[in-house]
Amino acid sequence: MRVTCHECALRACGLFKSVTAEELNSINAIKRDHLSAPAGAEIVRVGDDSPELYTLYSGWAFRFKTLPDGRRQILNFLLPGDLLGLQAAMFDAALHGIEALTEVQLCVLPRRQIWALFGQMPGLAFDVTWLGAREEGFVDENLTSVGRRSAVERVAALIVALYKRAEVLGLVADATFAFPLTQQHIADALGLSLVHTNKTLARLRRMGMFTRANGSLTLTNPRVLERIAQHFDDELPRRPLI
Amino acid sequence: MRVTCHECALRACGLFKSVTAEELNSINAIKRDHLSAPAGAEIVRVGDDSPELYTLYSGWAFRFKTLPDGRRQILNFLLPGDLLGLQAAMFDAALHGIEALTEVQLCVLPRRQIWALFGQMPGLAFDVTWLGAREEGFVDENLTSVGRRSAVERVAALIVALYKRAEVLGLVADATFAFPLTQQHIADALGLSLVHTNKTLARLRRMGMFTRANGSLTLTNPRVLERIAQHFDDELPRRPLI
DNA sequence: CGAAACGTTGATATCCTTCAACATGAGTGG
DNA sequence: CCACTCATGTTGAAGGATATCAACGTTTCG
Repeated sequence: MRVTCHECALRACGLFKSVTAEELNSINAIKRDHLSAPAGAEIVRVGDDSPELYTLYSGWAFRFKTLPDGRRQILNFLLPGDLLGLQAAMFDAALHGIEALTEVQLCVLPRRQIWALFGQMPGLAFDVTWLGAREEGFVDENLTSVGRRSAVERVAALIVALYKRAEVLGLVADATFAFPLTQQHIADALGLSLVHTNKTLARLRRMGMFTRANGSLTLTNPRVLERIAQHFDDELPRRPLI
Repeated sequence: MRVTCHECALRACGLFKSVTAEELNSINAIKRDHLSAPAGAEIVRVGDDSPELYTLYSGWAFRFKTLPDGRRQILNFLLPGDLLGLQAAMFDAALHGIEALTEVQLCVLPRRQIWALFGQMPGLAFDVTWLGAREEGFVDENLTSVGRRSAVERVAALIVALYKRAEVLGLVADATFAFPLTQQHIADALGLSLVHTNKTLARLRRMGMFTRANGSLTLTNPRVLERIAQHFDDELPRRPLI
C-alpha cells in the first residue's frame, strides 16, 4: 500500500505552496520509499556519509549534538512536514544526529535526484530553501531562549512554541495536544539540568499554566504562559538607551 | 567605479562552485548595487518588511535577537562570502536584526529576481540553499556551546571557530587575525554576563592561549585551546592562575 | 581636556547544578 | 500474581558556576 504524493496528507494542510499536477508527478516519481521507524530510532547518525533527504510524514523527531563526554544538546524538534537531513545532504556528512521521538513515517527523497529537479522545478528549490530558513529560525529562537532567558521563561517559551506548531498542523483540540517529550528531552533542549527542569515544570504546573495526562499536554492559561515566555513577536523590541 | 561579479574577490577564494561565464553574466546583470556601511550600522532591522538579499563582500557583521526588556542574543557572526537576510527575504519580514561590526561592503541582490534566477540557474539555487544550511550549522554549534559548555569552553570554542573561518578566507597571518568583537559582543553571543566574560577571557589569556593587540587576536596555543573548546579537560588547571 | 566607550577587578548574591533518596508505572519472567 | 528491573518523575539539601553590584582604569576622540 504505497502512499503517493498525490494523496499526501501534508499537502492538505496548505503547508506547501500549490504545485501543478506535472510538478506533483515529478516529485512522486523520485520519491523512493515511504518507511517507518519506531520511537527512539536513529534516523541520521553523526558522521553518516551517504545520507538521504527525508520528509517527516508523521510523528515527532529531534536533531541533536553530543559532546565527547556525553553532554547532549537538542537543537530543535521536528514535526510533520519538516525536512530531515538537509544539512547532511548538503555536506555529504551529518554533523548532528536525528532521533525519532515517536513512531515516525518518512518519505525518502534521493538527494541526487532532488538537486536534478531543482533545474526543472524552481518552485521545489524555493520550498527546500524556505524549509531550511524556517528551521534556522527555530534554532535561532531556541538559542535566544538558552542564552538569554531564565529557566521558567525557557520552559514556557518551548511549550508555547511547540503548541503553536502543533496547532498549525491541526494536532490541537481543546487546547490539548500529544506531547511525547520526556523531562530529559526538555532539559537537553533548554540547556538545563534534569532536576531543575523538573522543578521548573512543577512550578508552572502549580501556577495553573498546564496539565499533563497520558502523553498529552493541555494549556490551561495560554495568555499568561505566553507572557512568561517573553515573546518578541508581540512588540518591536528595543535596547535600553541607558 | 562599479565592481562587477567577474572581478569579485570572493570567487577567487574558491568559496563558490565554479560557474559558467553565462551564469556569471546573469548574476552580474541583477546585482543592483555595491554599497558600504560603517561599523555599527543596522543592515537589517527587525520587522523590516521589504528586505533585500545581500552578500557580504568585506567586513564583519552579526545577526541578533532582542527580548522586550533589552536582553540581546547574538545568533552568529557573518564574514565575507556569507549571505545576509535570507530568512528575511523568505518570510517577507525580518525576525532578527543584522548589524555591521566593522565597515562592510555589500552586494545587493533584489530578491524577486533571485527567485526568478532559480529557474535558469539551478546551480545558484543550490548555492543559496548550501549557504543557508551552512549558516544553520554555525547556529547549531553555538547553541551547543551555550546550552552545554562551561564559560571557558564557550569562549575557547568561539575563538577557535572564528579563527578557522578567518583562516579559510585568507585573513590569518602568523596565527593572527583582525578581531573586531568587544567583550559585550562575546558575552551576548555566548549567553554570559559581561563581567564573567571578561574574567573568563583573562583566565584564558593568563593560561597563554592568546594575546590581543590593536584589534587583532593571536592564538599562542591553538592545540590546547582547541582541546579546551571541545571539552574542558580536568587535567588542565582549573583554579585561578594568579 | 572632558566625555564616552570599553575593559578590569573584588565582593556579594542567586540561579542552577549536583548529590542522594524515594516514588511511580510499565514490562518481564518466574 | 508477585518480584524484579528499568525508565521516568519528584523532592530536599548543599555546593558551585555565573550574575549582579560597584568602583576604578584605559583608550579614543571631538
